[in-house]
Amino acid sequence: MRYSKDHKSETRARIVGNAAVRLRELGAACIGVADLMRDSGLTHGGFYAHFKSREALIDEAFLHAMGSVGERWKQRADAAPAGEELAAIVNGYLSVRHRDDVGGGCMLPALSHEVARGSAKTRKAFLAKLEEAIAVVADAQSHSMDRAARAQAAGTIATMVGSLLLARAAGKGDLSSLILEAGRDAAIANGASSRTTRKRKPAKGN
Amino acid sequence: MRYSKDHKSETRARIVGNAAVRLRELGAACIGVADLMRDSGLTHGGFYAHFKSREALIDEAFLHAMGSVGERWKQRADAAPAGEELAAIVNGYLSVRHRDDVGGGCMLPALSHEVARGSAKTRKAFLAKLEEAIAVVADAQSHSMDRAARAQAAGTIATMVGSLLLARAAGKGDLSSLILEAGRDAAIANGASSRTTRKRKPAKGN
DNA sequence: TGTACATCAGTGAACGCGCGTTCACTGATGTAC
DNA sequence: TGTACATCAGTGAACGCGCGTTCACTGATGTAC
Repeated sequence: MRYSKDHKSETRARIVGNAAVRLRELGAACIGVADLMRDSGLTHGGFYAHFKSREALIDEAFLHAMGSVGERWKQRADAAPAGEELAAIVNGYLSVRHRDDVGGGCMLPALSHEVARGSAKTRKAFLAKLEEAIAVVADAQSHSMDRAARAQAAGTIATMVGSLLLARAAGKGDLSSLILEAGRDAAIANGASSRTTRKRKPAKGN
Repeated sequence: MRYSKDHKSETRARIVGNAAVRLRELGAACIGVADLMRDSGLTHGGFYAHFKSREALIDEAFLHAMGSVGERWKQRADAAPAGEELAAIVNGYLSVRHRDDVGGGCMLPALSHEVARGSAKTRKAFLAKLEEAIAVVADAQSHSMDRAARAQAAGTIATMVGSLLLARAAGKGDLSSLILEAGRDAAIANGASSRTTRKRKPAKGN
């Protein structure tokens, strides 16, 4: 054969990987077959030797883009000193580097809005990844998996995702930095707070 | 004249309003001239009597969609009993009703991701609206506007936005409810916390 | 009051471009003998 | 070892459809006289 044994599957993986980046950056509607193939170093005609249709590629790109939400966090937590697991996750997540890497970054701020109108398969996969992420954070912040611990983890993740999303939308100026900083504080504080103290006690004064 | 004095400007406003809904629901790339005009009760040809181009309409739809982030919150806060301002904002925001109304709901979860690659004008308008929203929340939770108060408000808003975004992506089941509930708790707790207690104290134990 | 004309929001056919998709072909390599 | 053929990832021209855009036209009303 002209090519190495798994040359074709490598090409296919490269196309899917590129599509996943574009998906996070621009959304599914902005993925064009010709553009994508050009970026992958090929011509558009070859696309259909790898995928049944553009739609099939998009589905696969979604699954690929959702790949490693919880994993990265788990690695960061495992590498952190005891008691610093959550801070390690949050500080890595709400960093300038991650803010500026939409295509290679977390799928949650990039795909959450779009996933709601994706295929059933996509939505199901998203749910599983989100549950996985919640489990990782619940473990990092309280070594527990009961409903309260999962809820607390969900709140922490929501703060992380919302902060990254807003920091990106705010550009790269002061406001963006303020949001990242505030998000780190809020997420870590939420994760550190005991569950009993977190009840409706609205702000007042100073 | 065949039509009332400001019939044309009303038609134009209707088109922009419909575009803003579609923008929040589906994103700019999914707005088609013909579809939009059909939804507005017109035929596609009339579009160019109102707008220079599709692009010009999109720009205007962005501005319109960003209209009232802080205002709604301010109204809710003003209507709430003293000390309950933040809770009123958060509970209204993280409700099932708002979760299920993407097209008519807050622009922050819907447009933040896309706004980063919009026109300079769009980005500038977004920044202004976000600052306005931060001001409203800072006032509701601490009657203050210094950097710390704004940062705290940014954290609260990030939690609200992230929770709504994830709750929508999670569908309408148990996980979605859990996220809404956790988001309400986390946002209100963040707004209620004194600034001095919110420093890096990662979770541990129980 | 009646008639002819101007106005103008909206219509719908038509155009051209881009994009998804198809398909006959290429050309480098492996295999048969 | 050399020659003919099979394989198959990738090429690039071509097709058709949809979408943004244009434009001549419609038809209801206001205005001039």
